[in-house]
Amino acid sequence: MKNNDRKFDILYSIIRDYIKTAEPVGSRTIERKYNIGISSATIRNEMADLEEMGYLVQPYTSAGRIPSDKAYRLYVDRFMKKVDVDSYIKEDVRSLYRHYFGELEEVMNKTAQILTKLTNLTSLVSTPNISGLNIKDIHLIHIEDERVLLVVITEQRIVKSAEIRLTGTPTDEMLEHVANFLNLSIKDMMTEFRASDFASRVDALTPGEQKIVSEVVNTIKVIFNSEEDSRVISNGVTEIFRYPEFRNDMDRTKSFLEAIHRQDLLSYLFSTVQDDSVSVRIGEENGMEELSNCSVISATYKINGRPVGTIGVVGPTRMDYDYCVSVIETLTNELTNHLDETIGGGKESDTSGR
Amino acid sequence: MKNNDRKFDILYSIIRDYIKTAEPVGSRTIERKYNIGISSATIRNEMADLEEMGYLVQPYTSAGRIPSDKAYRLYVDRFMKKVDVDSYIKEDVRSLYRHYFGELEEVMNKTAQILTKLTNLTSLVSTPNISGLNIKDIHLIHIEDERVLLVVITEQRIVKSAEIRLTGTPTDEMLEHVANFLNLSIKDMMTEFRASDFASRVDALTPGEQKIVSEVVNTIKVIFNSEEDSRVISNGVTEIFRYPEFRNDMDRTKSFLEAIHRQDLLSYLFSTVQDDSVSVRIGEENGMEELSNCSVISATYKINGRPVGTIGVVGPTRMDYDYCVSVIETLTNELTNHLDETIGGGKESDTSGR
DNA sequence: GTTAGCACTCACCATGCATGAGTGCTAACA
DNA sequence: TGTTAGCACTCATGCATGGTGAGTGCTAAC
Repeated sequence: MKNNDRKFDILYSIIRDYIKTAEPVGSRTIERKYNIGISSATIRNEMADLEEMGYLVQPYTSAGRIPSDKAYRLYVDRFMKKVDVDSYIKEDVRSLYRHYFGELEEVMNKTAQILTKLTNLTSLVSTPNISGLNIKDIHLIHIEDERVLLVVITEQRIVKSAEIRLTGTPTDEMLEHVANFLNLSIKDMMTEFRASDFASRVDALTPGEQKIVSEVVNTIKVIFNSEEDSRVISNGVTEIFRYPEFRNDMDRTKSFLEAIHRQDLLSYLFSTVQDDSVSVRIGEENGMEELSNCSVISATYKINGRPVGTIGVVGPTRMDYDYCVSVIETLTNELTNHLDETIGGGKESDTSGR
Repeated sequence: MKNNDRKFDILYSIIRDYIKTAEPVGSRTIERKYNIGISSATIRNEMADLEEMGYLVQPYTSAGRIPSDKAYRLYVDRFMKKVDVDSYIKEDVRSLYRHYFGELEEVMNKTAQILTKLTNLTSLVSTPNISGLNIKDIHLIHIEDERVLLVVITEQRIVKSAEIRLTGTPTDEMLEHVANFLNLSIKDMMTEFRASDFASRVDALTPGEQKIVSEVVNTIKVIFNSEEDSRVISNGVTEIFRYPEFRNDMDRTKSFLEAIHRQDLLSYLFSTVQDDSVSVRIGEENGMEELSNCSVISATYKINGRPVGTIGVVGPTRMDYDYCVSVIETLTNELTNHLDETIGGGKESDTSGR
């Protein structure tokens, strides 16, 4: 019915205005700034309705209205428009990426920086999670005495290294044997090692070598199973000072900053994303009391079509959803493409993205 | 003269009190809490003198006094006492370190965490700077196509790896040749490569291999010369909210946090340490406008007697210098010892520390 | 259903005032 | 000459007060 359309037109205007100004929006403001063609009195009536429906909140009796989380939800679900961000991004991003191939850490850092620069929000980027990936190659490098560097290359051509401390000093020959054995045994095998698969072939090795095998396998298990492996990098945490609702509220700022500096919370935040494409979680939807004033927009990036990590932004619920969603979407694609071009190349599945 | 002693007794009491309470200290407070045996009126006279001498500051006419940076300087130089922190630290730290050998990143993270936990201040830890170290070993691992992983082990047994992108796909044989050549040429040679040294021996290689050599050498140069290599890890940045002088001053908090999140500033901060042992820089002494409200206590840690990095804490100028200096001193020694035990072992120089 | 008008609410701001911590100065004392 | 008591003075802080203005809800008229 026509009536409801108008209600939501007004709601839309209020949300847009509040996103821009961070000030409670009054009926006269709507009448003046957005020509809906009805008087402020009528708008007032509609606003009263919208408040009763749970879309608006009045901070105090005679103030204007503020959109509720429910309003933002509606906005995101029904009113959000795609913004063409390519023009902003293409040049900048691609030329930036061009200089950072291979070094994943660096690529992720740059991505976070770009995200912050584009959105003026705190950005979060999780490093690729390699748990569950297949191993392609294993190398063992003797550092000195009982110290050995383990280098693992996955099917996706992600390189991981870790130091192993053996109980005794191995000879180069032993290490070579062990590496050869592992490469033969592990090829095309899931990182879920099962003892039985080894037992049949491990006999060919000396007891000392077998011991090394088990230490290496243990380390690989740790690397490939630990959640801890996938760190979340943050950037632009002080962007929060841009926003008056934080700048004028030390407590809020404090709890935001405390949350954003805790790896465990950030990991949790990203682990609870369900959406396959871009996820928007508004206020309490993100499931973290510490960030109940904030919205989180995130999406997963892929390597060879396999989701391996997440990028996102965190900011006040009053954020420009249209723009931010588009930025995240575009940047996720750019990142996925970049990774496929530089480290991808396995034939595991076809490349998604543009 | 006796007169001056009393003055500085009073100054000492004021500093101790202000460090503890963060409130301007009045003459009556001194009279009551610290029994110097003179009346508040006399103390007032002395305080007026101390103010004229530049040791005290009055925030407004009828308030108590606050120590100036000059006062803290005097305090650190003349009154500071060593605190026995071993009892706090020994068990905790050593058992913590015991689980993190080899993985330098991890060790540095833990160190920062311990520092924050012990001092309730923001801690900074720079990762070991390897520029200028000697190379012991070079390994090349073929990842795929034109991607090669370079692993460099220094005399100090620090392991660094970086990915190299060649212009064509090398054979395993080529990589082996190149690695052998480099290991022979580089052994015991400073990381300052000189073209002439190569020229004589490089002829034995094929043109393709020579190309790889130059790409590897370039990468090594980058690794070993870039300042960027030595990152500064921070921990406990939100500890700053503990301190009322920041908690009640958004601007101050903002600029602290903005500074502490800038790698370039942190690197600069650590690059300007001169002191060989524990360095204490009070307020503007640290040379950074952004941190002119803060003091920085830092010290360098070593591997095989060679200074390779810095650890430190940053906090309000009103900090417990006695305690913090002792913590930094002890922890630097513990870290140096730990590194010598786990990765050290080169005979370059004798081990310092306990 | 829409609008004008009006009384009402309440954050915000400026002002004024009392309070109290702390000072500087002076005069008396040892 | 150094120390102390006394006192007037200063000024941040807290609290009450009143005016202002943005904005509302309600009612009555269109």
